[in-house]
Amino acid sequence: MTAPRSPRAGTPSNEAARPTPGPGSGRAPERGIPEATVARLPVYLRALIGLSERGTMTCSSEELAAAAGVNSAKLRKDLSYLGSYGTRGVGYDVEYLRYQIAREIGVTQDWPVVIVGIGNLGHALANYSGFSSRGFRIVALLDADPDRHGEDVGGLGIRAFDEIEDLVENQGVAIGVIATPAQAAQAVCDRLVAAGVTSILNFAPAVLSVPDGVDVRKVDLSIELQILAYHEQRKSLAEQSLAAELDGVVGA
Amino acid sequence: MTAPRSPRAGTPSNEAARPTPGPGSGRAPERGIPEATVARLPVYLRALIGLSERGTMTCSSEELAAAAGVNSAKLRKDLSYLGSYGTRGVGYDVEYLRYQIAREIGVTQDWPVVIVGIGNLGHALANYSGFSSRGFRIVALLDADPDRHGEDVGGLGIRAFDEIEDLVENQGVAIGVIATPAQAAQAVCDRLVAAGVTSILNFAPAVLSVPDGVDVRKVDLSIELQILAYHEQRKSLAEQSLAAELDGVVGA
DNA sequence: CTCAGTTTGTTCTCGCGTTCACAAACTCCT
DNA sequence: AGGAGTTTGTGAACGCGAGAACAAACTGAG
Repeated sequence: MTAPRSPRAGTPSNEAARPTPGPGSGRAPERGIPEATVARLPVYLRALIGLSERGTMTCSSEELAAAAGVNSAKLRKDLSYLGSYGTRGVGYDVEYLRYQIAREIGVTQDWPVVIVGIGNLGHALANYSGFSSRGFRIVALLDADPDRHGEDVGGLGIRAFDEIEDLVENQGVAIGVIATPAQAAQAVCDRLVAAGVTSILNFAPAVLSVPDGVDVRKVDLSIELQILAYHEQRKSLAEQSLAAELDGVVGA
Repeated sequence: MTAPRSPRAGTPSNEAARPTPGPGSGRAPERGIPEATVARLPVYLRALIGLSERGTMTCSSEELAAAAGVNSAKLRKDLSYLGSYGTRGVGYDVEYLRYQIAREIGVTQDWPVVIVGIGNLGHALANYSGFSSRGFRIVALLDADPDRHGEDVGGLGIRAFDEIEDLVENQGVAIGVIATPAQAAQAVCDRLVAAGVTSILNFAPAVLSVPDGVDVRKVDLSIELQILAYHEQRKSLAEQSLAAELDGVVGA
């Protein structure tokens, strides 16, 4: 009772306004969705879009789970956080569930996005069709290098980083993508936050520190490879030690 | 009972051979490192490299934790899985710890890597310096499109996907990166696995199914954005409902 | 040598996430 | 209408990871 734990030290008195259902208002059950579930909802959404394009009208939790690559029990529990959108004995209506998940995630509306740092990766991101097709619209490409201003990348011109304040103000940009070198990342981040950006996707190999209320997600290509390398090394070590063990048995 | 579906159906009797220390051989304590820790080791490694380049000889868990963006207790616990590489009352020797972590991850040796699918993203990956500088060497760029074979990207020529078997055989490639369109991903994956690749980094927005013993890690740009969008939506909803609540109080 | 100060390594507790198992609810056939 | 067969939604158990707190061990001064 009385929730002693405070993961996000916000306004002390209003802190319960977000996570707890509130005593009086019994509106929607969509209050607190676990982070692990939130991370999987986009996967389910993509699987549903795939089923939809293939003309499937209805699917069971088993089918959808297989398409999303997860356990069916986990899928059902995840969906139960959104509400009861299935029919027992039947399954889920693909279009209906697709809409509900899209609405829950927030991709029924269009999110304007800026990309900062148009190097190799920035180029690729600017041309990536997966963004625009899923509720995100790249409204500007920004770079610190004046020589590149005006250059056309995927139909958009590269503009000066100084325009960020204007973009937040007039285009309603709330999400920024950082694809700069690591040294520049924190400065760019600070400037984005100061301009009013409250969600950041960081591709630079640097740890960003941001004030409360700003979300940062990090995508690090080399870290992913290193994790694979660890497991790969363990595989070969396991083989070796297995062989050594056999040798030992033979030799003894 | 009798396990209808097996997420990792290994050899039932030998399944304990990997995680448990083994009765006879009491060599190193480096047997089972938790996944969450493995995912953070590269972050620590990068932080240590940063400290090293800045000329720092020794650091405390507090300093290193700050540089890596984690809790110092968590850092110490993570490092304790590798062994006791610090000195109480003093801290950690930067170079020594750096080497130990690199060795544990497996990046003291060079891992040959192939990239399949040289589109926008493949281009960016081929030119990404973060790979080569951290124990990974891109040995080949493969693409299904014959028109692009021979084209130079970042010092390497694009080659036919058919060469994959040869690369695994003669160059010892064990890690593959998939940067193809989603439709092609599973077929490419199957071919990689058949050729002997046992670790895959997948950038295609598709769920890959692989046999046991093959590791897959997925990097999905649009999913990361969708997770941000969810939180962004909740922020604006929280503001709205807060405003509405205030209005209600004023109106009542 | 002893004692105060510092920092690591580890133990313990708590909460989250995953999974199992089953009741509730729906369809279809007789 | 009733019962068998399906499939969802959820309660409960379990294991993993995070964080706090503390004992062990090292340094340096007197």
